[in-house]
Amino acid sequence: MDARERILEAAARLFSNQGYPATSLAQVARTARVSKALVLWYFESKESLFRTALQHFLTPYEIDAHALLGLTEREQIEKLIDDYYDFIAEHLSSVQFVLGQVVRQDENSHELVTHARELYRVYRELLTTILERGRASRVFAPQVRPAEDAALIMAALNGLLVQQLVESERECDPQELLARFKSTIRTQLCPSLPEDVPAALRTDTLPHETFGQRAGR
Amino acid sequence: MDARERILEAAARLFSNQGYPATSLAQVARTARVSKALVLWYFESKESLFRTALQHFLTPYEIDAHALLGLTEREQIEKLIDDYYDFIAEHLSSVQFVLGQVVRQDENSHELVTHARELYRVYRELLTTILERGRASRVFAPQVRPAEDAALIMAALNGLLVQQLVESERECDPQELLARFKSTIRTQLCPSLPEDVPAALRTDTLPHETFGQRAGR
DNA sequence: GTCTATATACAGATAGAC
DNA sequence: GTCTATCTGTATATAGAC
Repeated sequence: MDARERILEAAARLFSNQGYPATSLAQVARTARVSKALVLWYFESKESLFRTALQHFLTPYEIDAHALLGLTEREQIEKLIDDYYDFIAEHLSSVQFVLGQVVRQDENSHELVTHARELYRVYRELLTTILERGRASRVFAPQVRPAEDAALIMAALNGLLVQQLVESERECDPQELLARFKSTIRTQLCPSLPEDVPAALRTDTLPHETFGQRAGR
Repeated sequence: MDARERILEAAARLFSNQGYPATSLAQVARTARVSKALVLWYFESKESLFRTALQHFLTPYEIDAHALLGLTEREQIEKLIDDYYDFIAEHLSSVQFVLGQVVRQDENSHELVTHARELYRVYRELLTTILERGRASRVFAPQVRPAEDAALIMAALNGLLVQQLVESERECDPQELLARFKSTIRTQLCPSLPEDVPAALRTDTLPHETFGQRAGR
């Protein structure tokens, strides 16, 4: 790995752990095992180094909407939830950084914050659309309110993320919470489905599809 | 307001908006309309100023558990949710700051982060207890899982907070989302209650109490 | 208590040798 | 390309006048 690459990697890690103002070029240089001058030979300023390093984070933030084709609305919702969770688990430290920037509304990372917000919006609108379609085709209950419920699902996912970042002692297994969440959503969206309750209690109209195993991922 | 007070207030605002490293004593002094030296006359160092200023944030972070006495479990849950939301609305900028510190796990605010985490834990355990009692007394459905559902409620609340902080263009009214959330919880906890669905569909056992109006706060 | 003046350290950035 | 040496600004912190 050449010097430029090492600098970029060190910068990404340090900026993400400590934030922009708390990270000095000297520290980046030391971490990358080069001189300060070399850092500024490759990148014209601290800020441009920051921006360039952030591209490392932003690149993987994309949604693969095509993978949803051929799934039922309920499966689509669950897939989106799982994808969101997987993405977070895989990029935890950079997600933590981005969230920090978003919460702080750091001026230095305006691009980053805008990008994150945009992605969030797209994700939510995708959820809304699916909820609308599911309700229209009677897969989901008529009480479903697409816009609000999509926002609530996103909120819960983000909340689970924050919880995961915050809780030092793993009091709850996040995987288990996610399963519980999906189960809750399922009951909420499709109240006609038997949950852990005797099926005899319910007599609603049947959904127009059958469901297989509920085993996790 | 005397100089010390002005310094403290300026410090609280600036630290909370810009973070610790990006805020200089000169800026604090300018904002408080005093000299740099005076700041360090009252506070022995930048870090001690930071810590002292943070007490302003931490003070109001308390839970009034006594106010829950005499309410039904369902009302207790809703009251806790409303209180949480009200608190956030009232202290939005400091909550934003604390959340930023928590997410970043800033070393400078270890006390702060610990306090916030502790408060969060207490809040969640309170919810868990109420859910347990409600389930035991058959006010809540037997499917309720106290620990997990308490965590999910907290997650959703925190997610709504993040959403509120993040969304520049108010696409959804947070008040409306909260109402929808409470309504969702209600259906989830007490599936025997008629929601927007014809009561004829349900035949479960009745809760041991009656419910009055559903009007908001 | 509040100030001006100053010490000291370190930041980001440049010059120029190799 | 990579370095050492250095410039310049600004940060925290101190000294001491009033």
